[in-house]
Amino acid sequence: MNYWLMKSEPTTYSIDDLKHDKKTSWEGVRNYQARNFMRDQMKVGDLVLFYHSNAEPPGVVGIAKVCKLAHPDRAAWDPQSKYFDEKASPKNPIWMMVDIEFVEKFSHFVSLEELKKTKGLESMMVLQKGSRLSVQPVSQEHFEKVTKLGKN
DNA sequence: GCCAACGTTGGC
DNA sequence: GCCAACGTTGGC
Repeated sequence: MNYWLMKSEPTTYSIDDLKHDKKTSWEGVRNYQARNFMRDQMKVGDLVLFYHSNAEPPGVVGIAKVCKLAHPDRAAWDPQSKYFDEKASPKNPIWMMVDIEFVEKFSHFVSLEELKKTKGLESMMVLQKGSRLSVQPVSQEHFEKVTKLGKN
């Protein structure tokens, strides 16, 4: 079983949206590295730290779970979609997404600042300078540490 | 709103 | 295949 961190801007899609929807397709990833993680490594049951980026303040707000393996992101060939990519088509989807379901919203919001201050999390990818990847792997140890903070 | 860091594009 | 120009991300 693998652990992940996925970023979303709360003005676009927040943990409360996921809680309301119960589950969602993670559409709109347009970065090859992030796509490859979803396509090649995510398994049903993998747990995800749900991260609010471009937020005030940014941080981890809860947990989601992968509930469907990667499948084509149809928004890529929908000209009406803001995620439209003219190179994508049903025959050549290019972009993939997994589905995730709501697990929990933390009782304690774990801000980026708190992550930075917590001993043992220094090597988390999200804390590295210039790290912009919106889908990233997290070690089990880091996942458990962050989850513990969130349940405080 | 600024801007550093990073990814992508396209001319050569 | 290099790399400058451009676009995007995301913290501040």
